[in-house]
Amino acid sequence: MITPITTEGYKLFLEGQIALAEVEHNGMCIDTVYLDNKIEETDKRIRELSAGLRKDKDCRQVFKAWKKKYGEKTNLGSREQLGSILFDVLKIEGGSSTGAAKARWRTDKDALEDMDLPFVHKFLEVEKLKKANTTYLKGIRREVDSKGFLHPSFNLNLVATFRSSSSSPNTQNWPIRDPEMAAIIRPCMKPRHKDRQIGEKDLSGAEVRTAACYCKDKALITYICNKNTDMHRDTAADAFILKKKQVSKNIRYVAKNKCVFPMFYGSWYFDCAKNMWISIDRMQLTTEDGIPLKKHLQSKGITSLGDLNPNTEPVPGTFIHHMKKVEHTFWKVRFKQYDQWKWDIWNKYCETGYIDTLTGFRCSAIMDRKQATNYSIQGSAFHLILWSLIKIQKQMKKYKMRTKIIGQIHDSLLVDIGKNELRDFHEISEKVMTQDLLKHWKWICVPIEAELEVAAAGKSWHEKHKIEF
DNA sequence: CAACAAAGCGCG
DNA sequence: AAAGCGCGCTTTGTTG
Repeated sequence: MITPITTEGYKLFLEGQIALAEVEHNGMCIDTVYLDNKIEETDKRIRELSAGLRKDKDCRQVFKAWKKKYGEKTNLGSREQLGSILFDVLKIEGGSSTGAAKARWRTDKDALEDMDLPFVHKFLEVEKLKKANTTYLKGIRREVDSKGFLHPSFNLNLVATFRSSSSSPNTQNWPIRDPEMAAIIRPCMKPRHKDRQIGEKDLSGAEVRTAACYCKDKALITYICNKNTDMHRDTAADAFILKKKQVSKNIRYVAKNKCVFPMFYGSWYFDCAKNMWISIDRMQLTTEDGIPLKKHLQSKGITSLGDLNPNTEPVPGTFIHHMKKVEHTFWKVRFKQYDQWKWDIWNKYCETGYIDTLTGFRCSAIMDRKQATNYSIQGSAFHLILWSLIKIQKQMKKYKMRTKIIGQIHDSLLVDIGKNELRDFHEISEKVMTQDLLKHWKWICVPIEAELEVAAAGKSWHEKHKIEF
């Protein structure tokens, strides 16, 4: 149960609800011709690739085994069947089981993609296209109204942390990380006129900055304020025993996404170590001076990942053992105030049974430790963008602008920018997000920065790129 | 047949 | 002692 406890909280959600209703009403313009063509094209590709699973030379052996076991019931879309074929019939090593009561083999992408079996890679490609086709292309097409517009619901009073969500369709999870997927889906969203532009304005590092406002950790604040510092680079240097200069772009990326953020959200050295170790091979990481990362680690005495049983004590010379020390440095030395804040808020929750947010809400649900330390940060970070949305929308109305806010994605706003209004939108949104926000909420103790991406006039969301003024 | 759980995958 | 937070949507497989 989460509810506003201050006038400010009530007001934010009252006005937010009205502002989002207008966003829904504005709607997103969809290129249905593109969509229909792409659906047909993707249907065809899926048919061809699926046929390949049955007929290609390098797939025959697996398909034969499948047919033998399941006969008429053969379904190449069934992951339960796939798991049984791979790990029961073909006896491939390294399978792991799901945790449910009725356990089966894990067959997610992570468990499959390192396997040296053409069938598996083609299977994953088919599944990816199916996802693109059913959830996105067809799912979006189904919701387009008679005028070619999408009006997703932006739900405010639904999410446990008082974030928003989007449904019918969900427009907050359109593919972007995988370039192939992004190129299939995102071109369908266009501005509503050839002279207008799609834009996306986002708050940089919204959750990390919000976390800093809660815990007031000196090191974290310095990392945010001082452009010469970089916590992902420094953590990468610790984790892989490198000099800062040796941290390459990809090594930093792995430290950020497999170590720093997971640890902030409550992960631990064991899982971080495993995921980082996998990434070294998958991304073929090399140091900035060109040494393969595994080789570098060997020269520092780390020769293997270590025992995969989390209950055994890590052995010196393993990466897991090393990461245990890195985790200790991370929480007890580098971010010790953040760590202390996590314990403080958890203890307070245990005493009182609730968590209050800086934005005026109280959460009195049953939470575990990770939830208690994450909810207020996630919710408040969203409230930064919600407050900005309300203000920007009001100002654009005041100036009788034709730019419309058409969507909202946790820390960003999606806009359909009117002809010759790009600069005005930039100036209004920039002032609201980086100045007015700080005047409204005195607890914001770090600078807030925002970024604008736009596509050229008439071009789709897929064409967006960063723009500076 | 509908309703449900589990697994999986997309995003911040 | 526990072991990454929050969502929505789709399919498969089970249950009654």
